[in-house]
Amino acid sequence: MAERITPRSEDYAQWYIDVVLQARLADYAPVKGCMIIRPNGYALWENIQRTLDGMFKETGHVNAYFPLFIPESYLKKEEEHIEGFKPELAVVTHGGGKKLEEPLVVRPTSETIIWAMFKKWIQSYRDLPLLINQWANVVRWEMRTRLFIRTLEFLWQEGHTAHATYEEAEEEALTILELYKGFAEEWMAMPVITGRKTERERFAGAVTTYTIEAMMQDRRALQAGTSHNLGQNFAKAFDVTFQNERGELEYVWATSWGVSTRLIGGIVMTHSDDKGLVLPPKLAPTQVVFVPIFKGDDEKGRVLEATEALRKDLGKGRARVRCHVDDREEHTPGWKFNEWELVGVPVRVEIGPRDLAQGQVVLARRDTGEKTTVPQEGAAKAVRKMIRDVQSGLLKKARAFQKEHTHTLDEFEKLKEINEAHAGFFNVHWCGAEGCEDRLQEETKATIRAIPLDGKQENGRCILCGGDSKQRVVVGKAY
RNA sequence: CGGGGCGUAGCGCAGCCUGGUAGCGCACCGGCUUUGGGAGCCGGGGGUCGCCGGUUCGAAUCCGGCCGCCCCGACCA
Repeated sequence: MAERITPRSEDYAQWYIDVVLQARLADYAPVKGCMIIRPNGYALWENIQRTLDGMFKETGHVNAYFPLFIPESYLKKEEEHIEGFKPELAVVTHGGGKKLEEPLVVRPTSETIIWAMFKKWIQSYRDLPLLINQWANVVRWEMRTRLFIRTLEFLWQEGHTAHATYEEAEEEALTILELYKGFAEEWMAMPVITGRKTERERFAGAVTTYTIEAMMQDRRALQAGTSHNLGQNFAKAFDVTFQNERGELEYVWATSWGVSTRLIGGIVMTHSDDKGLVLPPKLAPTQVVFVPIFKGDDEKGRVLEATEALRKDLGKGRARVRCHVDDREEHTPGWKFNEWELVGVPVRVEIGPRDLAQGQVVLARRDTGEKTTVPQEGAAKAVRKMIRDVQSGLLKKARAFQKEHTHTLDEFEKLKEINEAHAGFFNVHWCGAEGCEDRLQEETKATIRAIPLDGKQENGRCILCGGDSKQRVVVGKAY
């Protein structure tokens, strides 16, 4: 008998932990704040990785790998950068039994070591743009951690690009932001809002930080990915210049951008329910699970034969479906139903003697729980359709949820009231002053998540001070 | 760093108050019967009771100290 999953209505945070552990996505490591990503979780990460990697390559990026250790002095070259990361650095002071002459920082992000190398590689405008990505682990010594959402070590990809002009860097940062949005919505079925971060929330060392923000089921905001226009900050810190077509020396323009294993937490908190994980089919390691039902060797033979036939159909062609046949005999069908629901397989196919007698199979949708009976003949087509329906159904549901809990407001009291009652996103006017931003957080625990990119221009008054505002910003409680 | 909780079999827990040499459920192994929403019966295997010290004839239990992890808040992708 499986352990009980705490219902979401009872304790959302505990529900999340229960789902992650029981669906075997991850487990706690012996070291505080670290986790083991188990095969179920890693398979999901591999699918995320494979998809994004393809998207990066299609947009002209190439992969490389830079070292885990960075000389401490490198971090210090960009002033804002070191100030931002200092409190969360892991530092190696000893190696091979001896004290190191210079401590090594375990990378919290790789801008500094990458720009130290870019200095060697860039001389001419002909060397630009340089579009590099790396898949890596990074370490940030966080005070409080949470499986997938915030761990001391996490896996991510970090893109680092160098350009000849500000405009080109800006375009790159926005291209990636759109790429992230597309991935979140089309693959993860997780709707996001895109926007610019305020100065206070900006990445340490960036000129502009763009973000995708998603709403979780507890109506809190999850920063799911960021894309930074770094201006010439790192080029200046590392003295990276190039000669333009007119023979003049200029500093290089830069971007960096990343998404992490946090996305897995986002998937869990966007779609899953009290029975366990619900995975978007496009990323699910297993898209269809077969539960053959039989007693005795005669039935077993016939049922498995029919199962295999359908599995073969689904394995064919360009739209190959990732299938698994659970023909274990030590568990009952009922046990298997629960088990596969727990790990989030989008579609289940049941085939038993009753079905064979009637020339049919039973399909069950993970997201709605709905069961339908379809003829054996042409069942593969019905399964493929159900997979698509789950994918689109999840996005539609998540969009409706986000919309339902997004409020356009002009009164601070109203914001406070709703935010306290059940959180959400709030479209409000803000004058742009940091003082108002601070007050917002002090009084509501919510922060400005983004200044929307597609936000329409309208005159209004700051919800805090009444000062002039030309555009609404999105406010919410963040993870 | 502040607040709370927990450390006893792989997992979840009881036992501790009132000291006498460890038990329950699940999981695991074997057998028989089972299989359309977490099967039943019978038989088994498995534990330095977080660590160190003290009290005692005797400590999972009482006393002192230490360590670790989890959750909630401040910091953060």
